[in-house]
Amino acid sequence: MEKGKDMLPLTEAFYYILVALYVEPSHGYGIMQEAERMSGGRVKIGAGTLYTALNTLLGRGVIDNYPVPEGTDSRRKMYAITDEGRAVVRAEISRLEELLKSGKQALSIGEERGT
Amino acid sequence: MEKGKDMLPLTEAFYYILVALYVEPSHGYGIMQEAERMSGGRVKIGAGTLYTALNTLLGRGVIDNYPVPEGTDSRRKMYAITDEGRAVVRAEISRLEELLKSGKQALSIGEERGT
DNA sequence: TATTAATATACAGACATACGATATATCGAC
DNA sequence: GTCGATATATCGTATGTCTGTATATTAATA
Repeated sequence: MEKGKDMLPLTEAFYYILVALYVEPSHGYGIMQEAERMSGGRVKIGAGTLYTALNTLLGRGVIDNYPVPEGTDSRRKMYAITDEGRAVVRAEISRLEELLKSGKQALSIGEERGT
Repeated sequence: MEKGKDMLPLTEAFYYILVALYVEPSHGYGIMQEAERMSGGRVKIGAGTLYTALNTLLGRGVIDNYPVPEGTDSRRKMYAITDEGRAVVRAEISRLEELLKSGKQALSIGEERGT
């Protein structure tokens, strides 16, 4: 129980990588682009960050290598999220919701008093 | 414009400190307790983390020293959030909402396909 | 008054991530 | 057959936060 909670909070890079893979297995370059797309262009994961992060995530067992479909660009290496990885994403989403709840409440109280 | 965006994302400690001060000025120990309360006991900001963070935040101009009300425990030093700090909190909340949006969408798509 | 709890602060080391640079290599298009 | 985009990888460095530890002071209370 409570597995993987020890890697929270996730950095933005880790988060978007896992979220991208939650949808479907993909390869490094595709993850990069997907992260940028999902964030509306705000988050650009550079090559150095990405491949280092992928190795870290592999080592922690939250992602796995995934067989490359036949006829695919031979350079590609594909990755898939594991069950543990899915649990980490869900836990992180819970955490984000908690942060947001506190933050929004503070906003509304704070606005009442000062400006 | 776009002020303070360069300190995003905020760490949990920074976030809760700023959120606590968004509600009202407070002192170090009070912030500690408020963060723990807001997070339902999950986030405990240690002394080392707290005072280091307060200094960092002071240096960045997102919080300020605040006059201690008369008759208050003389040890206390109080802190208040600045306008810039408020802007940072709002920007961070927007960022969190964006993350959450991507994450939740991925969850629903991801569940449709695999388990 | 002795003791404990509350409060405040500083510092050093551990640790991790981000980033830029660099190096290869393959693919597709022209 | 050259060129630009795609694709993977590593290395070193910069940066920053967390944690633990140590130290003090004040307030409360026994």
